This record gives sequence, structure tokens and C-alpha cells, in this order.
Amino acid sequence: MLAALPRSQYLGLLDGLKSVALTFGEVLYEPGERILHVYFPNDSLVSLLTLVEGHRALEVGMVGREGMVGVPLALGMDVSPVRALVQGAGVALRMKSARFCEEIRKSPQLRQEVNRYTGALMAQVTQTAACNRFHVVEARLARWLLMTRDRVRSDEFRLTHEFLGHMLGVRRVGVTKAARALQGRKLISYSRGKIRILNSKGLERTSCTCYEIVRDMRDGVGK
Amino acid sequence: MLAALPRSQYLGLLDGLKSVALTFGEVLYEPGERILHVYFPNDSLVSLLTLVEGHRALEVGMVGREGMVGVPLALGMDVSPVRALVQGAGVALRMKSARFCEEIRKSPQLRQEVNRYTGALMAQVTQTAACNRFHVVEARLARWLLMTRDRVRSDEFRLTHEFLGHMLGVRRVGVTKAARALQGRKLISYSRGKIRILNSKGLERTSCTCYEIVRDMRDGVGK
DNA sequence: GCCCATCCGTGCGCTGGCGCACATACGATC
DNA sequence: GATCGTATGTGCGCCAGCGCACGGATGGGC
Repeated sequence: MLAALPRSQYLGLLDGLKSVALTFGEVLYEPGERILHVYFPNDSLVSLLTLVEGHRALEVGMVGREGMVGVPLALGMDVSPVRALVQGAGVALRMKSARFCEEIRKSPQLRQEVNRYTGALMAQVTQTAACNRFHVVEARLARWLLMTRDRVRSDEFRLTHEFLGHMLGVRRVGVTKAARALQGRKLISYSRGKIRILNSKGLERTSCTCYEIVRDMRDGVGK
Repeated sequence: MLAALPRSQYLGLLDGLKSVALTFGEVLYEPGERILHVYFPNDSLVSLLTLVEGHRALEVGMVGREGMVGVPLALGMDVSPVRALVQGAGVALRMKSARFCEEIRKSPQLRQEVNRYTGALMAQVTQTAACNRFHVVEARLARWLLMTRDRVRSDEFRLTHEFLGHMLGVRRVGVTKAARALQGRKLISYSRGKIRILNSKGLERTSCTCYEIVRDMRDGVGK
């Protein structure tokens, strides 16, 4: 995301940015907690989850290098409404909240980039909401795998059915059943937490159109 | 929402604002269409709906006098990702998109107000997403009625079960069943499109906690 | 005072997902 | 290479919501 800024702007930010390693399962924010830093994922991947008591988590957004974690801060809120969970380990650039707020005041270009991303994220959340309401687990799982692949740029990643259940808001067993169906059609293969996409075209056909809609929104909004 | 601005700012906006009557069922935006105006509801009420082909509409947000319709514009998007449907007839102040973009550049206070509301809306959408996924129709209906009441400031309003189905993303019959249950417990009464809330405390107990969460978020964010 | 459009009530069979519980299978570790 | 924790497979009864279809009621208009 920062790459979209004019070079001079980017250089000005550099001394406020610290490169940090995000590890799988790390929680960057909990709902209701103050936001201390914002993150610009490089090759890492962060999930935004809502928590409703008595239910498992539900993913409402996914942030990779195209975006940032901590959008609410740019909107003048200092607490996060969601849990931000590192779902793909990797590197991110981190900035202190105060510094970020200052930069955003000083730089209209940064402001604009953040705004554009906020809009895209909002649209993603909206689409995901409808998807979670209407589509069956198998289609949603397919969509989720494709979205993840797009962001980590790899056909293989490590996640258990249990974990996926918390993304899709369903039971582990529901994931197992859907995953088995996909495996049966040779679209994916998996074993003990390692998932590999075998046939992404086929997956796209199985997934709901939400996949393309979200992808095109993001691309439309300029990287 | 505009009322939160300093008086001088507000006066500066006045000549760009036109008071318009919104009629029930009027569509302000369709998904993918250009946003021509933004609206600041006064006593009117606007629903934001996602459309997924093959399914009925699903409400993701509700805008009353506390907010505005057309947030994406402030984020640099000129098309709406949602349908904006007038759900409660009444008056709103309207401004042309170009003028709004200009004003927002000129006035940091307006910018800030809009940002704050954007954050609140985002949180609302997020919460609604989880609610729509996890909670049963009866609880969601209760929540919806309460939220509507808070915005129109009246215990009675006109809407059919069919219409409510499109808000909650369920069949008309599903609404009928839930509404009947609520009526049986003397929480509401209704007949031919006229709904009246009889016992709002009781409704709150039936509704999911999402109601309070969304309400408190909004109040927390000033106004 | 009748008619008709609209709104509401009910029934039926079906399916996806739920909670719960237990059976297998792999792999790291000692 | 036996052990144990974690990951995956399967089964069962249950229920909310679905699509479809039709019957009943109410009120506005002529």
C-alpha cells in the first residue's frame, strides 16, 4: 500500500516505520482495546474477526500487502471493533499510532491512500457479510482459499480445519466435510494442517461469485 | 450529524444543502451506480442493503439523523457498493457530490465528523454481519424494530412482513412466524403493514445483545 | 355493499448446519 | 518404534430456515 505513495512521501515515513516479524496466531488487536500501532503487511496476512459471545469467530476482512491494519485510527477511533489475527506469518511495517495520526494530517497523499483503502475494506466487509449469510460452507471455503492464495502468493499454506472454522464461523466438522468434498474433486489436497491448491480454476468455479467481486473491487481501487 | 459542527461551518454549508422529501421505497443509490448526491437524514431513515444474485436483499446498515448517506464519496469512491433505500419517509438535506467533496477538503471539522461517522458505520456493518450469521430471525427482528424506533422516534411505523424479509435476508414467512411469536408475548402488535411496539424493554430482552452494542457504539461516537 | 389487491397464516417435505461423541491416523519426540 | 498430542473422519438426532403452495382476512375504492 505504501508503495503507491510518491517516493518522497514514502521516504519521509521511513523513520517512523519499523519492520517487524508477525508470527502465526499472533493477535494484533482485540475488540475494545486501544490501537497502539498500525501495520502495513508486506508478505504477511492478517484477518479481521468479529466476536459474538457464544459463537466462534467470524472473519469479516482480510488484509495483505494491498492494505493496512488499523484503519479505525485514521477515522478518529482509538479502539478496534475487531480482533486482528495474524493468519499468515511474515513481515510487516509497523508505526506508532500517534505518529501515524500525525503523518496522516501532514500528508494528503497518505490520507488519500488510506481513504481509498478504507472504502475498499468497507466494500469487502459488506460483501463478506452477505456471503456469510447466504452461501454454503463449501463455496465459502473455496473463496477463502483463493483469497488467501492471492495474498500470500503461494499455493500451499498451513492451517487446520479448526482454524478455518473460526474464519468461516462454522464447526470444525463443517470444514472437514467441505474440504473433503473439494479434495474428492482434486481441487485441493491437505493433510495435518497443510493445504495445497491443486486446481485454482476449478476452485473458482466452486466458490461463490463473491470471490471475483471482492477481487475486482480491490484491483479497481488501485492495487 | 451536521448539528455537531461549529455554527459557522454549518452556515457555510447551507447554500449547498437542499431540503428534500424522501418517500418510502425510494432508492437513492444502486450498487455500482455513481453517487450524485449525499444525504443527511433529518427525520427520515435510510437502509443500506447488499444484493447477492439469487437471494433477497440484506441490510448491513441503517442511517438516521446521526449519520449520512454517501460515505464512500468521502473515501474517494464515486460509486456505491450498496443499495440505499428509504425505509422511513421524511426530510433530508441533500448536497451535490462535487460540492460535498469540495467542502470536505476545505473543512477539517466536517472531514472529521464524516470520518468519525465512517468508523461508526463500519463497526455497525461488522456487528450486523455477525448478527445476520449467528442469530435467529426472532432476535434479529426484535433488534431491527428497536433500531428503527430509535431513529424515527416513534413506536409505530408502516412496514409489511415482505419488506422486513428483505431487511433481514429471510423469507416473508420467516418474518410472519417471528412476528407472531413476538405478538403472542405482547411485545408488539401489527396488522396490514402497521407495526407498533408495545413493550420495548421486553423486546430488548428478546433481541440479541447486538442491539445494545450497536447503540452504544453510536452514542460513544458522539451523538 | 361488493370486489379485489394486498397482507397475513399455515402446512409440507427438504436440507444445511448444529452439538455431541467417539473412531482413526499421522508425526514428532523420547 | 512405542507414546501421546494433534488433526481428521464419521455418525446421530435435532432444528431453523428454505421453497412452494394455498387458504383466510382486511381494508380501500367504486
